[in-house]
Amino acid sequence: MDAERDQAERDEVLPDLFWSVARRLRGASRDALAPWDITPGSLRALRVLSQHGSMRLSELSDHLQIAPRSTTEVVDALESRGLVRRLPDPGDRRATLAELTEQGASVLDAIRAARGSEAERVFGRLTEADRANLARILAKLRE
Amino acid sequence: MDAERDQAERDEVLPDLFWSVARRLRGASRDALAPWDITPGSLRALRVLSQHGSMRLSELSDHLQIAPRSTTEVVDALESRGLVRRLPDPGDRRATLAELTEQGASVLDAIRAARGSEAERVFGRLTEADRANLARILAKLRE
DNA sequence: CCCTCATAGTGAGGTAACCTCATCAATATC
DNA sequence: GATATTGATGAGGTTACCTCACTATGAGGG
Repeated sequence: MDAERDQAERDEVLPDLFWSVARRLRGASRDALAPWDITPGSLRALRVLSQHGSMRLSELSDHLQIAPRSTTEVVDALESRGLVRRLPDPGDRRATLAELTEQGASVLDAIRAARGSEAERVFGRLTEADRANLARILAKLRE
Repeated sequence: MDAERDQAERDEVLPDLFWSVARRLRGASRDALAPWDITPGSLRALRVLSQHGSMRLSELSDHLQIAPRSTTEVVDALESRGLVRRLPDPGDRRATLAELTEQGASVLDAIRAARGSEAERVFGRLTEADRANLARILAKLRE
């Protein structure tokens, strides 16, 4: 049955393609991030804080989908670079808020610019129509 | 300028979408792999060996794009599970060949079956046309 | 009120999957 | 045949996570 074989191959080809592109994208992203010495994980934290404003570490954990203990480390790293600061939560003395500093915001902007052009370099070889198509299909896959 | 903002947003949206789908795919893959206690890295090694036949560890490093020293560890893990065996290279006594065992081949087949259906679960919600489109676009991105 | 239980953050210590550097045997080069 | 190179691996490091235990605080029931 060649149909069965084709089916099996198609099932493997799409993920393979996908991971191939993912690897390339990760490489490009790493290059773009290198000048700031920021890890992808930290960048995600910066972005969440920028998008949703200050929040408790536990809330940040939820957004980043990592264990609370790991969020402590991410925030430690960002705080030591002056990109984020910790504040006591006024409504709950157990809790700590993480807040983007002005420097954090401006570094994030700079990264966004560099990263935008990096993404453009990768996705830029697509036609406008293909980009729209890709976005639509990926959105469907994300559910 | 809204056009500029749109551009900046589009540049961020595509990678975001992409990573979102990547995370979901990785999760599905991890689930599919769990019964065999095989890591994604080891699976890649099995697949390379299955596809290209026995080869030197150094050659396997090239395929996996990891350092030679790390390949030693991957092969150690697979060998201890009986999925791969080491053989002396007949043409060069420094070198060691890694070869898929019969058990390795059959485990790989079983994983392929489970994983195919996992991929199907993720990509299966797309129409045939979208799948073809996605494959085409990803291939372009991979260059 | 106080007592119990839950929750927020973090110290201590662990793991997986990579890495580099040094080493040793075998081979290639001159 | 001396020297450089190559293939694999031991030793030990790094990164980004994890779990578990602990402390301080808060919330709800009797």
